[in-house]
Formats: sequence, C-alpha cells, structure tokens
Amino acid sequence: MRGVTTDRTPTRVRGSRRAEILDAAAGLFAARGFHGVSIEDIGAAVGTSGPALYRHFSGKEALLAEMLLDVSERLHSSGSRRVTEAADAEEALDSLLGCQIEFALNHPALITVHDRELGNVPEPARRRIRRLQRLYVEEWVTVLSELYPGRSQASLRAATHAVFGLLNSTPHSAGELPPAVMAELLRGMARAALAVPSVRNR
Amino acid sequence: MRGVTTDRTPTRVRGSRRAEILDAAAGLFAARGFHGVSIEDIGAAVGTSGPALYRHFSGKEALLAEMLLDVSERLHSSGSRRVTEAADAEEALDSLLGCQIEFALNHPALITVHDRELGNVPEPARRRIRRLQRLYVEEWVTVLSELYPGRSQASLRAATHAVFGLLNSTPHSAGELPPAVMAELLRGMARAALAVPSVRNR
DNA sequence: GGCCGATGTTAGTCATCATTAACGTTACCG
DNA sequence: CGGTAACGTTAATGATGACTAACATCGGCC
Repeated sequence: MRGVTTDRTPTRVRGSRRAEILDAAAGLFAARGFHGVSIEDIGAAVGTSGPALYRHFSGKEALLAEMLLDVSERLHSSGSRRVTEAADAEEALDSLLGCQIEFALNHPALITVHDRELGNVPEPARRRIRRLQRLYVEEWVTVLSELYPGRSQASLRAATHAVFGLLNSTPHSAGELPPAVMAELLRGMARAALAVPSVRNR
Repeated sequence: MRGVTTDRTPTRVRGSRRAEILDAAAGLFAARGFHGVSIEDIGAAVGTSGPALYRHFSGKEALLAEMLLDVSERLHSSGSRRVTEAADAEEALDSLLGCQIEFALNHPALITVHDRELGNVPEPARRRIRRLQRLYVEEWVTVLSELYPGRSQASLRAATHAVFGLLNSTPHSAGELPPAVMAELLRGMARAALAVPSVRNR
C-alpha cells in the first residue's frame, strides 16, 4: 500500500482507530513507561484485545516512533510558523510561550512521553525526532538571542531547557488550578525567568 | 597486594557494594527506565554478574524503593533542617534553592528516577515516599506563603512544582555550562520566576 | 586447622510478552 | 451473489527476565 492517495473512505473514517490507539497508548506510556505497558494493555484500552494492534502498526516501537514524530513535528512546525509571523522578537517569544503552554496543558501525556521515551525509538526514526527537537530548541535560542543579546548561546540553550522543564511541570500539578489561571501563571513565571539579568558577575 | 588486611585493598570494602549497586542502578534506571533495565544489566554494571544482587537486596523493586526512599529523605531532611536554621523567609528560600540545585547538579540520575518511577515502588514503601515528597513540597509552600502573602496555596503549590521542573532540567542540558555557572543561572531564574507578581488581574 | 558468614557463580524454573499463524466476520463493490 | 479488503479473534512460538537452588571461595576467628 504505497501512496494511498484515494480519499475514498470505506466506512469508518480511515485511520480513526489509529488515532484512538495512539491516544490510549500515550496515556499508558506516560503513566507506566514504555516497557511497563504491554500490547495487551493497549488493546484493552481501546476495547479490542491484544494483537489487533498489528492491523494498524507494524509493532510497539513503530507505534511509539509515530507518536513522538507527530509531537515533534507539531511543536516544531507550529513554533516556526508563529515565529516567522511575529512582528518582533518580543512577540515571537510570546507566541512560542503560547504554543508550548497550550500543548503542555492540553496534552500532558504526550509531553511526558516525548521527553522520556526517545531512547526506545528505533534508529531510523530516532534521528528525525532528535533533529526536530533540536530545531525547535534553536527556534527558541534564536529568538532569545535577539531579545537578550550579550548572553551566550550556551546560557540561552540551558535557559530554554529550564523553561521547558518549568512549563512541562503541568503533569505534576494536575488540577491544582483552572487551566486558564495555570496558563497565565506559567507564562508569567517563564517570562520572568528568562528576563533574569544574565549570569556574568560574582 | 596479597592478603593485605587493610581496607584499602581493591578487593572489598565492607558495605560498599550496596552503595555501588544503588549508584549504578540509578544511572541505568534514569537512562532506560525501571522496566528497561534487567537484573543482569545492573550486575554487569558493577562487575558481578546477575543474581549476585540478591545478596544485597531482596529484589528489584526493593532496590528501587530503597533508592527513592533515600532520595526523599535526604531532600526532605536537609530542606527542613535548613529552613528551621534560617533567620527569615528570604533566607529560607535561598537555602531551599541551594539544596535543590546542589542535588540536581550532583545527582541528576537520582532526580530523574525520583520523579518518574514512584509508580513501580511496591505499596508499603510507596506511601512513605509520597509522604516525604509532600512534606518537602509543603516546606516550600510554607516559606513562599510567608514571603508572598496574598497568593493562594494552590497557586504557590503549582509554582513550586514549576520551579522543581525548572531546576530538575539539568539532565537535559548536561554539560552546556560549567556547574557553578549553571547553578547561578538556575538560582536566578527560579527566584525571578517565583517573584512574578501573582496572577490576580486580567 | 576447621567452622562460618559474606559474597559469587552457574543452571534451572516459571511468567510475561512481543510477534506471528490460522482462522472468522463483516460491508462494500463489481 | 461472490470476492475481497479491513479488522478482529484465539492459539502458538520464542525471547527475555526475575527469582531460586545448589554449589564454590575466601578471609577471619576460635
């Protein structure tokens, strides 16, 4: 089945099962880790049992690969689109923050899996995912470079990772605050953390 | 080197094996997850092969439990000690930040395992670990309440988790900056993030 | 010099699990 | 209608892995 180009949808929407499986698997992987979840578990979570999964994915690792590839692509593409649309660096940073916060609040499981399970993705796909992650980080670093010149790339990269850690803490404080309030809290904290007057002295 | 009785010999140092195993296991668990590491792997990492581990721990889960219990205890006890020693809330927060940053920089693997693998700890120990974690968080929330009155407990708790995420990002930006610089960067970012003027308006 | 406790070793054992095989069941399409 | 493709199902199959058993080694100590 190379190039399934006909949009003729048989009965059920083509691939609706795939999405359902990916969604259920994300939750399970986030909760118990890739190796802590069996094919049976995933099947049970979508109502079918066990090996039915092989009708949709070539294997467990392929499923994970697709999941992480999709996340990386969504983050990178929406990030880069909104950066190029932004009028200035200030606005670009706001867009990036908005992107990441929205994703972290709406898809905590994907965020969790995304930064834990790269090591279980087989090699062909792993490189592509890593590349997208790196591009996404560089997007941030570039914007921050413009906004805070005089700070080293290394420092900005470390700061970016720190902000990711801050924003991606949502799975840990689930339900403490209403989402809108949480979003504003995270945005404020992230902006303040990034604006810290560098680290030269002392 | 034959039959020298001082404990300086490379042969064995009483009780060092347990610590060695815990250390090696921490690195492996952090890298591949609890279920991604076999007893054989852990044995190999300390030079002995396989089931030798059962001379020191009653099982794989018990090993994990001891590891996490130790981390939780160290964080909580050093945190609470230094808070009670502090002259004021300002100083207490500095101490807490110092604690956490020092731990995150010196033991990234333990930090990683600590917030990923609680779910694999069997029930008797899990409760104790969770309790210590909660106490540690409350330590932070109490100090922050005093420092920033008028902000809700829930908001401060969420902010605390966010700062943990920020500080615990060290495993992701390994080696970008020299440790001392990294420490100051993290401290500055955390302080700035916490000082953000609340979330009331809008 | 001979017991002993601490520590390893190698060869099972028994589960669990990913993956495959072999075999329905629909629903659409000609 | 009959074919067929999408989608499931229940049994193998073959690895891997946690844990146990039976058997060393070796230093210390009476």
